[in-house]
Amino acid sequence: MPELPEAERARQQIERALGREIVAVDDADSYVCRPHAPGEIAAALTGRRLTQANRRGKFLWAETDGGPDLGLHLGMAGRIVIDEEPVGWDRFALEFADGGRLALRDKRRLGRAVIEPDFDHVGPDAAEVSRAIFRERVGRGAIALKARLLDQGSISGVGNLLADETLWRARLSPTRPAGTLSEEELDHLRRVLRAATRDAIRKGGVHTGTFIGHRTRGGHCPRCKSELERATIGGRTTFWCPACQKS
DNA sequence: ACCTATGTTGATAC
DNA sequence: GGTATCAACATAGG
Repeated sequence: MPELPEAERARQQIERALGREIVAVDDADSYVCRPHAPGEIAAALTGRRLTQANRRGKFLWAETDGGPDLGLHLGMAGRIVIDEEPVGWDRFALEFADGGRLALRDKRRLGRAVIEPDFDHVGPDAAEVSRAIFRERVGRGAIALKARLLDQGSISGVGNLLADETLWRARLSPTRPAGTLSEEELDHLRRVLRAATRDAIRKGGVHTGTFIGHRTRGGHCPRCKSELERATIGGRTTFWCPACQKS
């Protein structure tokens, strides 16, 4: 269930694999490794070492010593495991000269592994973006505010749960047209988003949010006890408090 | 048993 | 161009 906080933990896992020589690559899953044909990633990475682990939003990539970057995405259910015995749903793996390995473990097969990942369409990281850039990229258009937060091309890293948690904390309705927010509201939203993201990283994931446990049919606002509203916004199930989230 | 789902991409439509 | 919807992936949980 990865959003930005889970992706950050995965990045830290990749760091444990830095500096080790890659002696074999399992890139046989042509769906997870699309558009690469089986063997392409292996040919590009065998004999190399990972030198640095990076992240923007939910997108991960590792640099190599002279070879292409390796891009990884956890999809909806993936995680990165280091030095664990293989299981049937390891969709991509690197094997190292020291006998260890790095695997993308993902039952649902929604993760990705590619070489030379392209991040042109990925916006700045939600926890790092400056106030000016945030105002400019988020506070425009007629699209619902929540749909804008979920758009990884505008800012990256916010998933469905983090979006609901952040909007509840910021007391802003997910249905609000993004372009109607004042500069003050946008600045406040950015501060709340950074705080919610930091909390989630520290506590170990987005499911630890205050609001998240109340996201259920018939659930009530933990602040004012009003019954929550439920709708599909930005293609995802959305819960919010109609009484204290300003529309 | 049936319905829903935390993510991304690409296709399609207005 | 901006916005909206859907299918695809395979499994888990209510």
